[in-house]
Amino acid sequence: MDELEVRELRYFSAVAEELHFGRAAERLGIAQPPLSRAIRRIESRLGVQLFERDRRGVALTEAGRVLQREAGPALDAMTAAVRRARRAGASERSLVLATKAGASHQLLQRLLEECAAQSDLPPLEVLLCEVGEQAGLLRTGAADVALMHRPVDDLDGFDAEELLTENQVAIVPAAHPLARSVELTLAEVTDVPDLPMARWPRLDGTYPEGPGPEVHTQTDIAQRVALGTCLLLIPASSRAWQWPEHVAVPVVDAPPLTTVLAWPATSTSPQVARIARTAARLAASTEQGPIGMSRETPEPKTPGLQLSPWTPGPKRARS
Amino acid sequence: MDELEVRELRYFSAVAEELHFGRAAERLGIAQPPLSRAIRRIESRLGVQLFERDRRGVALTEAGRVLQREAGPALDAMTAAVRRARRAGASERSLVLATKAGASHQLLQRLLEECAAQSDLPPLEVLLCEVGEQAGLLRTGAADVALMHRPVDDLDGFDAEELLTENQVAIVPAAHPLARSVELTLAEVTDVPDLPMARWPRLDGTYPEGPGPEVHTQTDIAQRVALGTCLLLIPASSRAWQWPEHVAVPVVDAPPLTTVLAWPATSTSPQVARIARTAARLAASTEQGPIGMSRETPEPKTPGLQLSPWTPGPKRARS
DNA sequence: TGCTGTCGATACCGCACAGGTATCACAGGC
DNA sequence: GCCTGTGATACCTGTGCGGTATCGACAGCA
Repeated sequence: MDELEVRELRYFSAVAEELHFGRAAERLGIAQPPLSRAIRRIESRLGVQLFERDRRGVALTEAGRVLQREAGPALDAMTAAVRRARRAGASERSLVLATKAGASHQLLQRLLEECAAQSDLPPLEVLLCEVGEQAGLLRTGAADVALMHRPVDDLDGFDAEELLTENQVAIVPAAHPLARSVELTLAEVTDVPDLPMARWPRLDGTYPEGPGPEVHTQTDIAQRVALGTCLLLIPASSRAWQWPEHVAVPVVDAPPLTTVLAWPATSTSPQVARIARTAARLAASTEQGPIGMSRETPEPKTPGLQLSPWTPGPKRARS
Repeated sequence: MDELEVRELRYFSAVAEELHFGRAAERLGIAQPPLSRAIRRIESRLGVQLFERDRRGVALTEAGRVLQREAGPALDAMTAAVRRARRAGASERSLVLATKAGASHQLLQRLLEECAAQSDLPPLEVLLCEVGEQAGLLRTGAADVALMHRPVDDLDGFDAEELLTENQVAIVPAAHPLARSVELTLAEVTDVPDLPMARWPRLDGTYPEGPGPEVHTQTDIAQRVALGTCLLLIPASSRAWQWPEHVAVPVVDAPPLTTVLAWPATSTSPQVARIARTAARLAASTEQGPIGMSRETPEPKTPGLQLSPWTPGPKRARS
């Protein structure tokens, strides 16, 4: 009389996002009539109206908005439960680590080597993902631990071990005048009229206001920088932006970023605890070691490498 | 191919707790055969063994233990989603406050009066519960806010506003020699041979070791103290233990307890925020006002009220 | 060793409900 | 007016849930 099944909540969630029964049904892989019926049944079972079906479209009611907000975490928890149980039952007891492709390359490599070498550490599977995806992967149980960055990443509900702190560099098109600088300040890289900063989606999927292009994949932004349409700030150790058309210039006063190893606060796995300790140890030794992270900062390419004078690229290169 | 429905997870959870298909089925209100089938179907769908059906009983596998640990939060999130959506759709937009019966009586009363008086505050529904139940009520959406106590209550995943800090009193049988003291120390109330401290269930439902009786309701413990079988420590403002057979004695060096108003960290309701501000304001004014919480501390009843000399009660008065 | 009780698995049946197709009802636009 | 787009309704079919009856395996016991 009063419970919602996972399937039903998924249906609701799809309609709430699309605000269109036909498209939602298509996304769900079912026909539209069963979806309409399902939603009506949900509404009658809960005893509340979830959607306002006006002739000119579908809108969420207040109750619908509340349910939409609650649906995400609830569905995440359900999928996480089965994913984790599955993985616990698998014979191979490896640990899945999610990380932004290209980030913290050196540390990741040492961590992988360490896990392969030490028999008491679980084998590590690396799940490379795009910016901001780690949190969702942890929440749905697709990953056990993740390399994330304070303060930019969403660390809500996670425990984290701080690994290392590093400064940021600006990645600018090699042909742009800014690329000639040995170092830059924040003031110098913001509000450059012909080189706006790229805008990443926020945690809720919306984009901040600004002149720069909306991007959500790393190759996307790398391409744009190479085309000369924008610049961006990244941690110095990141390896994703090393195209010949890119130049990395330290930004001396940009807020430093701390790389952390994060895991769900509910996790009780000793494996996770062991990896966290190991990662912290490696980070500490790496930082002062001969191949220190600080030395990994890409040297700004010499201005002499520039092949052609700066010309602004197309304002918008959307596919 | 790979999702679990809420009903199925409930079935699993019941079997995991009972470790007995027959009893679990009874608890679920279904017959045993469908339950057996459901569990087998779950196992085959997930591709993992969840239970070890030995001839001498049912045991959880490693995967089963993981799923059991994940099941609680996931199911809580699902029920919370529908509860909150339902309440959001109800015409009467009241707020449900959960609190231990008897605790923070004065503050609660002023909060209720304030909500009734101020038209911009929502009407407050009070949900009285037993010790440690508030967290579950918040997690499943049965309550919007709760009065809880730092550091004894489980505040994990909640945001909280500190309201007031108070000292603890020992509630002892009026006939016991300890009742004659004007004040006591922790050392004096622990390890009293004939008056062990009552043991409350921990967050996971198990009981700490010790000589005292296991209790989980307030009337339970009140009765035991009146019978002279144990004592306990409570915050001074609590009103649940005022029987004629009880004497409250301040324990000068017991760690002070802070009453907080807690709510799910995910809550975005402006109502909740408003209540939190109001409660904090009331608590601050009450603390220094004429009817201050500090003055609410029950005066220790005078030793002269004792009617009969101390005789130890029965060691264990279990029903 | 056979009897019995316990407990989970299996067999079989009826019904509820999910999902599909076809169609309707209604608003807007040309 | 007709056409298009959108959600609701009608009707059909198959899956699968839950129920009863029964089996099979093992423990305890005389």
